[in-house]
Amino acid sequence: MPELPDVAGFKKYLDAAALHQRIESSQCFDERFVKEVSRRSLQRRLKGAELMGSDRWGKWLFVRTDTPPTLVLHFGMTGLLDYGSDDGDPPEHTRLLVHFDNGRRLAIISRRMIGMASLTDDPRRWADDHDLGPDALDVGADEFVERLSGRRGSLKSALMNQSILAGIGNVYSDEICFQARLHPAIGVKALDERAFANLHRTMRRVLGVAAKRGGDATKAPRSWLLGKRGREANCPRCGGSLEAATVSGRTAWFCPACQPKA
DNA sequence: CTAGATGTTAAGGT
DNA sequence: CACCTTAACATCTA
Repeated sequence: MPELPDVAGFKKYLDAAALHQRIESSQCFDERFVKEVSRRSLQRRLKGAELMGSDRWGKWLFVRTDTPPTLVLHFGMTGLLDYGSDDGDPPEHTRLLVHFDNGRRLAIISRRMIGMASLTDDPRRWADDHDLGPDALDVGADEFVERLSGRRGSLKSALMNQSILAGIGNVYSDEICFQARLHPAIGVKALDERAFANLHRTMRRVLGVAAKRGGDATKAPRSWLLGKRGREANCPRCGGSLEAATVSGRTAWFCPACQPKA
């Protein structure tokens, strides 16, 4: 479930752990995981490169090197990073293993095969080619309204649309709707200027707070919906029962009392 | 054993 | 054409 806040956590982890390490070699254990370039060319082009830092864009992580290809990572639904001593077997479901010249290694792990690694010389162009909208934590109020208004679909599906805004998935779209007190299935058309302003403010706050915690749901404030999705839980605001609805093919959790449809 | 979960994308629909 | 929705993908858990 890595969404923007989780990937922010991966960035922090990677920058703290592996910055300025030089790549001795890399191994790809599953050819399906590397996209757009061959495994061999990925390995060849990473060899000898030094990690110069990383940039997050939506749910994507761009790992810059000095040589200069940038490693592009997506964590799908089950991806994570593990940096550690390079002895013994890598963690289970490691798809890409990067060996550094200091005796440590970075494992890019993904249980299910949704997620990928790629290479680019131009991250900005890469994002453009892949139709990525502006990062949801970066986007200003005016651009936010500009990109959302006129859409025909539901609020939740617009928030999750990566070409409108990059970074929001199922869980955080529910959280943003909950805290903005908007029903996830209302049409974007129904929102007026005030509703957009409130929504933008709420989105920035939710993602900002969550990103600071690196997406750790166990550390989310108790007033949040996060982690309460499911049968047993009640609304943290009014105590009423939560409801689930299918909105554009995903399960939305919400409080029918706090998030009226009209 | 089957259903459901997650994010992206291709395919189908308006 | 622009936009929206659905189904498929892989694989593990309930």
